[in-house]
Amino acid sequence: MNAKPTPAKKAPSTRPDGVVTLEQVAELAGVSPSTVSRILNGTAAVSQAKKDAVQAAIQELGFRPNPVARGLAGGRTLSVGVVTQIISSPFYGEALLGIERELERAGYVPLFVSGNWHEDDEREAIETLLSRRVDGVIVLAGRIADAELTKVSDSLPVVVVGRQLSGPQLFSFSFDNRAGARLATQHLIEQGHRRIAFIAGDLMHDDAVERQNGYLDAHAAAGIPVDQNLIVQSDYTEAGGMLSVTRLLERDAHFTALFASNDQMAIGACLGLHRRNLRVPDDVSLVGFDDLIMARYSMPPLTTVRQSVYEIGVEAATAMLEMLRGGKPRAQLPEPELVVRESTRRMQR
Amino acid sequence: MNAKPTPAKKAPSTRPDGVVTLEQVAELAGVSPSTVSRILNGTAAVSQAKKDAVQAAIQELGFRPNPVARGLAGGRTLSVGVVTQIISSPFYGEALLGIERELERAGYVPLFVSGNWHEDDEREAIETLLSRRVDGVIVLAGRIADAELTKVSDSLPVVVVGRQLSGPQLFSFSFDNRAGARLATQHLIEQGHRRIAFIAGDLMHDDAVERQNGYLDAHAAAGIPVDQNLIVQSDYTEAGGMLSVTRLLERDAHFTALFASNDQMAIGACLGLHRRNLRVPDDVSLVGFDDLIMARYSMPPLTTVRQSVYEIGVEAATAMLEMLRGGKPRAQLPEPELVVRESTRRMQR
DNA sequence: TTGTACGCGTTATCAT
DNA sequence: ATGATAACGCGTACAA
Repeated sequence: MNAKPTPAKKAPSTRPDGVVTLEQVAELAGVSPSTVSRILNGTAAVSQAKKDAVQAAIQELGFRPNPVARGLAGGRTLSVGVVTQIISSPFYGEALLGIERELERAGYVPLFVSGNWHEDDEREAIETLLSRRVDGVIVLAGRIADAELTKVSDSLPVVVVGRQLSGPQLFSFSFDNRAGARLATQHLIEQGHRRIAFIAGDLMHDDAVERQNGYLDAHAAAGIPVDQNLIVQSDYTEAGGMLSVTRLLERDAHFTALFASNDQMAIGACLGLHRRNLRVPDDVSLVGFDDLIMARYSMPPLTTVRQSVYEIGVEAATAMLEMLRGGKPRAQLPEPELVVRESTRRMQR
Repeated sequence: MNAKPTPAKKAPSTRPDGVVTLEQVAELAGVSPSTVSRILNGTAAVSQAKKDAVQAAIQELGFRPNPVARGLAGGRTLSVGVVTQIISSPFYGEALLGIERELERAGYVPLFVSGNWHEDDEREAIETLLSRRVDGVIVLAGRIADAELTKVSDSLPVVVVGRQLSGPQLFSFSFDNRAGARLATQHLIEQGHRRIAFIAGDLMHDDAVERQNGYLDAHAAAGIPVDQNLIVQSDYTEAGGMLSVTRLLERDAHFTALFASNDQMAIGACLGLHRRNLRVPDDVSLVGFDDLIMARYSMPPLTTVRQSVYEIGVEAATAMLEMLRGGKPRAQLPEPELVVRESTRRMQR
């Protein structure tokens, strides 16, 4: 596909295909290729005269450096891998957007691969990224063992969102899920609710555990005993939320409020309640978590805990760029915040 | 970053870093690098004995070919670029998932870049992809001129979703938006509705135009005149749908049904109606388009036109793979289908 | 400050 | 069928 039929010795002045190489730029500018490279990368000081000549040549030829060649030669691909769980999820979607936007500003490109909530897939995803020689890896939650991530960080900067890990090339940060869940639960308690059902996420994940802890915290602080019958575990999906309502009702666990630990489950739960002729918020107050766009447009608009997923994506990317630059990243995440909409109301008696 | 301090002449038996190269595999298997390459790519016939030896060596060393080097040498990167509009959109999210899954099966990796509904961004996105030497480009809708896409297809296979284009290396297919919209409108007409409002998408895009045409078609077929006052143009977002309701109401355009040309706008419209104390479906029947997951969980569950966005993604990827293989792709898209849920009802009088 | 020469890991061409 | 060898486009240690 390459290697032209006629192995011309030396004459890259113009090529049959439209590809413009650094070498051509050098030739046109009357300098050596290395000089062009230096100017491109700011690797060393170059006289202004040559700088101008090269810039002019680049313009004239419309030269664009080839990242593939750069990757081979320099060991950098200007790409960072992102391990997400399901690219189609509204939650991850927003995070990915933040990552993409932020990376772009620095000339980096994200490589998204899905872990599908499956440890093996995740491992495979990371393998793919490594073999693609990404310059760094951002991991969003996930099932893979901490130790494995740490090991990956031996050879690459790694940013992990939603865990507590650290190392020379490993940076992680979490949203304060516990505080957020506490906020949500407190709100319901303040509204007079005493029997508050809780739909947990997959407790394999820290954030799900933390949200549950926040729920428990608030009860403890208010001196309200927790009825285990009011807690069901689910999977952060709409279908899961809906199913959870059924399970709760089958248990005959009476409740006047429901805290679903993410918006998707809350939406699903809302439909589930509706099917049983329970109205939100008249019969049951409902709170979600995440403040996805859907929360604003659900019926009724959902009270939820605001966590700017987009912002989290931006922060992750920023941290990665900082590590790539050789610096120490720090994450500045906004505090959790309760957004009161119309799915909750003071308990009627 | 590379070029070791000691430019050892020839001894790649083991390297300081964990990187395993094709050369090492060759050495261990007692064959030449070319032979290993041939086995990897099936480029030429190789004796079974050597095949086995090489496979064994690959296993033992845990060798993974370097796509970057492959890209430089072979001109293929085993990656295909995908121009999407907003990666975070629930609509595009599903399509991307389909693309990813399908490409993965063939060892390809998608490179997602956002066009942000902006012609310049889109052009830039394509530039990025080209410079990254992707093997092909999939374009989802978008603003960029047909001519530009055609030009891109001179050097690369291109698959375009949502337009009618063709060329030697250019393949496009569309969902039958017009038929789908006709279906939706017919449904409302059959329910006795005569004043059906319509929220169009951005008419810069074919699919939006087609959906509007379907709406008009159905009216024509039923001999119902169309009141231009019942049509507003919007932007496929929830916020846009909500705003459209306001505009419709301000016009004093009385209507008993509303067809929003995508689910997101329908959801927004639903909230907008609610704000004005109009109930769905009691006061206004509502139909969406796309059948995103949110349609199933909205309140009330939304009647909509099913178009499997995931499936579209899969089809696009399949077509791309076929072109990459040198074949002629064909798209087999399912017919539009109306999914009747609970947001529509026979008009009461 | 600048140029030369080599290497990055693989594929493809040309002999054998 | 198999092995040398030369690219692919760029970065960089080294020499100048």
